[in-house]
Amino acid sequence: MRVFCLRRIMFKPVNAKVDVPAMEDAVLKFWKKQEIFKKTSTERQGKPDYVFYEGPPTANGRPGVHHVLARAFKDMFPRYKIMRGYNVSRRGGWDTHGLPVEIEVEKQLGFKNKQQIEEYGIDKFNELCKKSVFNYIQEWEKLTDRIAFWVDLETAYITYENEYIESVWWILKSFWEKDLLFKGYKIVPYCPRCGTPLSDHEVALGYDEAVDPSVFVRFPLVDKPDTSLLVWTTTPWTLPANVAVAAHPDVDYVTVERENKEKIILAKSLVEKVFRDEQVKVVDSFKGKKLKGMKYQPLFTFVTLDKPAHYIVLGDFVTTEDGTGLVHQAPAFGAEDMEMAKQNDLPVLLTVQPDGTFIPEVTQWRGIFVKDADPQIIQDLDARGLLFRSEKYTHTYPFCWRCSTPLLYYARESWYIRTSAKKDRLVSLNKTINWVPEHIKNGRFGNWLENNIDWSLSRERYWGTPLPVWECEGCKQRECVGSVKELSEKAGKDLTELDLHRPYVDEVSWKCEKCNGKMNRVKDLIDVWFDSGSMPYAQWHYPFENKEKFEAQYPADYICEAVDQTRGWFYSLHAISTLLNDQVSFKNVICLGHIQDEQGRKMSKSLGNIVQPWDVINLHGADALRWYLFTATPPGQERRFSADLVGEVIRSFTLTLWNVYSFFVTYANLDKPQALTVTAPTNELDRWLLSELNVLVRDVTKAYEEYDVTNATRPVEKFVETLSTWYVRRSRRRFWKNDSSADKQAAYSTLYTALVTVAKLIAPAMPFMAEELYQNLVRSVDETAPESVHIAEWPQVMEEFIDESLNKEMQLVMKLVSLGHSARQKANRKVRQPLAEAAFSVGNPNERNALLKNVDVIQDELNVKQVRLLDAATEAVSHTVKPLPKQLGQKYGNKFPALQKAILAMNPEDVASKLHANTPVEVKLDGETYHILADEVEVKALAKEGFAVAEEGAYVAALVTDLTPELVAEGLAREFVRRVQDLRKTADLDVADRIELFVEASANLKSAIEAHKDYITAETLTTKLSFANPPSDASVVEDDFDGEKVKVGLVRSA
RNA sequence: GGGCCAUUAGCUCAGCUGGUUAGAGCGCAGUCCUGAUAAGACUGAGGUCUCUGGUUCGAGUCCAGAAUGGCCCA
Repeated sequence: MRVFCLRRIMFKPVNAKVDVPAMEDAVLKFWKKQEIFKKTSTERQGKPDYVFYEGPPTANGRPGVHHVLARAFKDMFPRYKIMRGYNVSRRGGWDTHGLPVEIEVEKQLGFKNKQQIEEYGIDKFNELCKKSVFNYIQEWEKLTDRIAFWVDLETAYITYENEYIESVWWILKSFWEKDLLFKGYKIVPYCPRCGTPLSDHEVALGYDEAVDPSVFVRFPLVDKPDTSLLVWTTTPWTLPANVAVAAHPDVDYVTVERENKEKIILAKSLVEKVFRDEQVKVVDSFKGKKLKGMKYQPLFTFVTLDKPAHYIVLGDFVTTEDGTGLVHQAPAFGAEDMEMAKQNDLPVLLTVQPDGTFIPEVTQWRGIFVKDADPQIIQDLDARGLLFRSEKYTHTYPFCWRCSTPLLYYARESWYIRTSAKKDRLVSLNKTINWVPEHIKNGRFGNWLENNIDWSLSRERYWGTPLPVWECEGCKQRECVGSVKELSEKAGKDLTELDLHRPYVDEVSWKCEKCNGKMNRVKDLIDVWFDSGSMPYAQWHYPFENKEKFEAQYPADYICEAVDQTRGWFYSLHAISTLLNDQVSFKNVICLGHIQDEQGRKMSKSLGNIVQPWDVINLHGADALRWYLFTATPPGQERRFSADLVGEVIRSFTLTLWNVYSFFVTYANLDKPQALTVTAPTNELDRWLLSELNVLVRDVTKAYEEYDVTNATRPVEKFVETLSTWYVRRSRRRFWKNDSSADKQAAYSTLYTALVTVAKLIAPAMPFMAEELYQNLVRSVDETAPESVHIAEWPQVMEEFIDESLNKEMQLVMKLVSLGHSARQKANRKVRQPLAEAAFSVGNPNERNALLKNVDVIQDELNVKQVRLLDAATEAVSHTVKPLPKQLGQKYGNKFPALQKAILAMNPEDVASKLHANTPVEVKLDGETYHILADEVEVKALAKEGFAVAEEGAYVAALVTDLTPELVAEGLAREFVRRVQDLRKTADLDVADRIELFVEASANLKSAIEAHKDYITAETLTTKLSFANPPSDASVVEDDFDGEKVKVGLVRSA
């Protein structure tokens, strides 16, 4: 602890009332003027690095509360680590590419399809995209600044810059070289009229009710032509592309025989649903596994096969909700089907052309739109005896949001990253990451990795990083380009200045090495997630520049985003890092839940329930908002949010802390204590507070180390509460004493230490308040201290101050005092009236000792003359005993109920007296003897008649409420003091002013005042008390209480 | 349809490896205290711990199933 002795300590006066937003604005100005943010890194040059990655947002929309949430959590740990002495670089970043940006511009231009973009000009279109991504950047900067998210936006990386793109290309090239980048088929929702695939959100726009055929079809087995598989589908047009039938390995299937001896295979649980009233005989029963590989006769043979097909495959996705438990597989028209085809090496039959009509090879229905062909296909199957049943089926189906054409799920050529090849590494590296909350690791994220499928990389769009693959028109030879230099060499000209976006990059071509044909870039862009996942490399233009910087800043110690990033940024970072470096790219991650409105509904424009961050900040300030987000809900959970909930933070925490702070400053400025250093506290209360304080430092530090935000903040709240309601209240008189005793000095030092330590502990969470306290409490008395709390050193735990048993003791005292108050309340005895005694019963011998140690505190708090134990030794009280299930149950297991019964059957007085003396009690049960110990049974004393009693659990407080004339007189004296103090206040006297009193009082009161004159004059700083008429300039009050009358006049002493 | 999460007082949340009497704050009502005074203390009302089964001497806590809500994916 710092030692500094001062001749004269003087703090900036603190108003008990605080204007939080104004205070925060002043702190913001201070930070800016002194360039504190910059200093957090200059002050830590050469210290070990702590690495934070900023997940880049897009600035083409306004920032909302959910962004404040993420930014508050992002900010917290870098601040903490700086105080721990680390060097933390916090570079901002902006995500700038992608479909949402394009859609905004399309809206602006009134475009409805891609063709309009091409006609308008890709160059002009992309120029607009580039502009629009920073539409709201000022909003973002303003908010980021105001909530004190310290991130460097001046040097922020931007994903559309050439350097960034070049790094991304370099990554793609290295994947290319490792054969991790390839072209394959992807099933996409596709509009055959517009001739374009639709993005997920476009698909979501167009769901509607549709009536489709529902047909059950026979697939006769090759080896047993009298037996058929029964298959259900709502898309008969996909049947010509059928290559397999899928069954679930663990589902029960049966062969049933119909009256006409026909045999049919289907899932057991669906027999009744399919055959309805028809009686069928089950002739065989088996698991789906047994069907594996069984061959059936193809329904159609339009297309020649290049691989074996038409047999049963096994898949977990098969359900028995609808249909027959046997699922027709057409890989070209379903994502699951395509996945099965990959796993089983089945052929992919593309029987449909991009315009949605059948290919010429499907001779029977060539050129017909597939949906229109459905009835004809059904008819054909019926004619050939393959149709079991045909009905109509109503369900929701996606339509094109532009032209209402039913969408087809359709195989398109697409580029992939072969992540599935590194699945094991993705999984095992993930196990080394610290996820908060933990369940994400093996749950949402872990499962996603376990079921890893290749990363579909390409997008047929305009505004994004172009896929750097060139293809020969002639021989289809392909090359991947990994840098601008390489591109220049191939093209034979300097392309350093080339904008790496479309359309410019599309214009670069060269001659094929193999056939001399023209090499053109494939038209695809890449998934924007690949952009953001590349940021560890691309933000430094690695490996073209900044090699050392990259190495020092990889991997990240900490990242933080909302839970929707599991398959977004979290995945793209992890996948790229694993494939490229076989290493994690982040070690700790906090995964935040989403924000909901006060009713637990999600915030959306259509519901009109969006809370604007500025509304909250202007009202309550950024600290309260941040603190609310940290303390209210565990980070991973979705959280309800409203301005009112944030306001509660001000009332319950901010103001409490501020009160203690202003109390301290007010009295310290009056008293000018000599030193504020804590060495070896002797006062019990100081020892206790410092013990609790160091426990707090220990626990909060541990929580920060574990990225446990809740436990890094909530305990501080609890501590400040106790600091205020117990330490300050109990110590008030120590600060108020006139002398300057060592005890008073100790009180100042202790409270000062607590406040300064709390300021540091809350600095990462409540940066403004922390700074305000620190500047006044520390900087104003010690100019050599670090300039800002955010560069100050994190508090050290001083184990020697921690005394857990003292903490427990004090907790017990608080509990007993609270019970005592409760008893007073029941007996209707106000605290100002002294009572003769309070007696207590506690649970065990340790607590008995603790009580005896603290009688003076309890006496004072409860205003009683004597405190003691309720004890058979001193009076006739009775006892009850309660065998404790936790102790006895754990020790004796299923013997507990019998033991409990046996103990309760014994004479409680015998049991009590033995246990009070710490002697074990013998219990005989089933021929065995058990020795029951004092801490295994709760002994409770019951007060005799004439006490006012309050109890809770093992604890009993009993007050003697009879009043003697002496007690009554003392009570009256205290009532009198109260009147004088109120009068001092109404007369607007300073707390240290001396006064003269002129009193008229009724007889009883007068004699009480005379009897307690010393007490009264000392308490009220009275130099002269006379029973006389007050002078005309005196402040005067008249009052009646407890049947007495009084008139008091007060003047300030000369 | 699948995966993950949540469900405890009017509201926001605690409740450790199971221990019988489920806590806190806010809000509400009442009482009190006060040289922190637009603070503070105490008391009270308010709970079938979402439901149904199971394991156990004992379940808010563990297991299985269901319901509701949320997120992600199909």
